[in-house]
Amino acid sequence: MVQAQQPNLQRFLDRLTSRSILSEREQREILDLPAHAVHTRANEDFVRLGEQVDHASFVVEGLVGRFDQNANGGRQITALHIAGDIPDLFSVVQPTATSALQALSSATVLRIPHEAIRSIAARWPAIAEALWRDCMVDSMILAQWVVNVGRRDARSRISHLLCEMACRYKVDRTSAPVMFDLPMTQTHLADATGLTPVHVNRVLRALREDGVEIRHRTVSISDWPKLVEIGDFDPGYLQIDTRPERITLRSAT
Amino acid sequence: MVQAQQPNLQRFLDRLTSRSILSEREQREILDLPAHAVHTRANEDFVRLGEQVDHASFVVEGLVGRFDQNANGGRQITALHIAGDIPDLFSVVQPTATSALQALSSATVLRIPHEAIRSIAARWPAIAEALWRDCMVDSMILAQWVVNVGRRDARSRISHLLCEMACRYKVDRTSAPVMFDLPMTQTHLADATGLTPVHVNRVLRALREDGVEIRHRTVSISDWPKLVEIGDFDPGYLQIDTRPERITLRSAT
DNA sequence: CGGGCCGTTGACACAAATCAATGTCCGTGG
DNA sequence: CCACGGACATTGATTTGTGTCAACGGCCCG
Repeated sequence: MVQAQQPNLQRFLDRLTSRSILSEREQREILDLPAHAVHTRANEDFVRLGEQVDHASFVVEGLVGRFDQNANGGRQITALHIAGDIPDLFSVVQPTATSALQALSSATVLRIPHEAIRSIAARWPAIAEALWRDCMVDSMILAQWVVNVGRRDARSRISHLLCEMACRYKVDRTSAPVMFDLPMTQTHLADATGLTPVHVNRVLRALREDGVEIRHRTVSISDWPKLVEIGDFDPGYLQIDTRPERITLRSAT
Repeated sequence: MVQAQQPNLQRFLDRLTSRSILSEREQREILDLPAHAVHTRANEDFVRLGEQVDHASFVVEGLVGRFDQNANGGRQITALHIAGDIPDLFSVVQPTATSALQALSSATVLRIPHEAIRSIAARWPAIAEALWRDCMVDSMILAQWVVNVGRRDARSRISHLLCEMACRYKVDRTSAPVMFDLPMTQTHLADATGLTPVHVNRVLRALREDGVEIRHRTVSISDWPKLVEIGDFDPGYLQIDTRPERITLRSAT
């Protein structure tokens, strides 16, 4: 009966229900959220550092990065968000942006007012729980990035990142070659791994020996287990094959 | 009238109210949480990797680290938690531990059953909000750690860490020298910054020229602004001087 | 007294940064 | 239609920051 005002909110709901259990009624509340789509070009902040934000952004399409800088202007991407992710969901509870958000390729983003999210989160504990949980998964990825940048050499770092993205894109990894689009330049890869673009280039050259090709923003991996090995990759932290959970017992339907 | 069953839960409440606004009634719910204190020795996991946890840990005293590893056994500390922190609050919503928790020095930890936390979080939206917010502050720190490890050299990394800890300990920074206890070995510092213990040692030697001394687990900084400069430190992300917030309008007292 | 843990130091190796130039592709405007 | 500029990729030569290996010293505690 009640339909999504925006066709895309279904994907927002899908994201939440992939890890959390929501009742019909709760699902409808999500689908009824107001939202409006925004297009954003590559390399243009759509959330600026220090800004006070009043809406959360849901990535409908494209790749979004969370950008930080050091004093010398060295850029560091602290998170990548693919279609289906909610890069700044945390802003619902912590509205001052401490990082900028920027699309790496052109992207479409759905803006959902904090007001509306807060309102249903307050009324439906299970929704609050689902949102909180979603934030925590991003946080676990963040922790693994610290490990990646802190304790792996360039080859492993890049491999690890490629593995992570393949998994997050839910690419089929049973048949070779594993292929997927990754709209990142070598400079982006450098910003994400804490390396120099030049060095990324050299590492990618070396990785070709191991059956990893990146051409025209398409990654192709001929030997997945090998890359997993090189990247020291264990997908557990992504919480992808985890059964959805619900903690809030008092479900209201 | 209602008193805390454990004297220490007051500090747990203080932590939450430092960033969130809770009504009297909500505060009482927090103070009434069941909890029991646990002592933990240094270098001994009190939460193990992969473990299914059924309680959250609140640090009453001591320094706790969140430890991760790469395949070669290289250790990386992905978070440090001081007295007043809740290292694995996220486990309420995501109970499988993806990192180990370990005290760096001996520590006292309060264990609070998930059950109890979930129950009040479901009944009091503002409590859920406060818990969620607390998690997000940790997450912002994590993001800055990625920047630290990814885009700063050894000298800056260590300086940045020292600045961060000074702020989190709320050490007085108006008078020189800035001094505080930091129960970390040089190996711990290395694990936190993605460096080698040997190199940490050299950097610390060099930092002495800049008026930074660490002796007997006590840090002494004779020129705070200088260290801030070296460490490229901007405390904004710590959300320390932020006014407490409440989003949930429907306060029930 | 002896054994660990921790800090310290030196010589050397090596991964990655830096500097600089060239190549390729592609869209745009003359 | 071609010339040009810009973004991105590629490569080589060289430097530099950090890791590695190894040894030694201080200190505490059993």
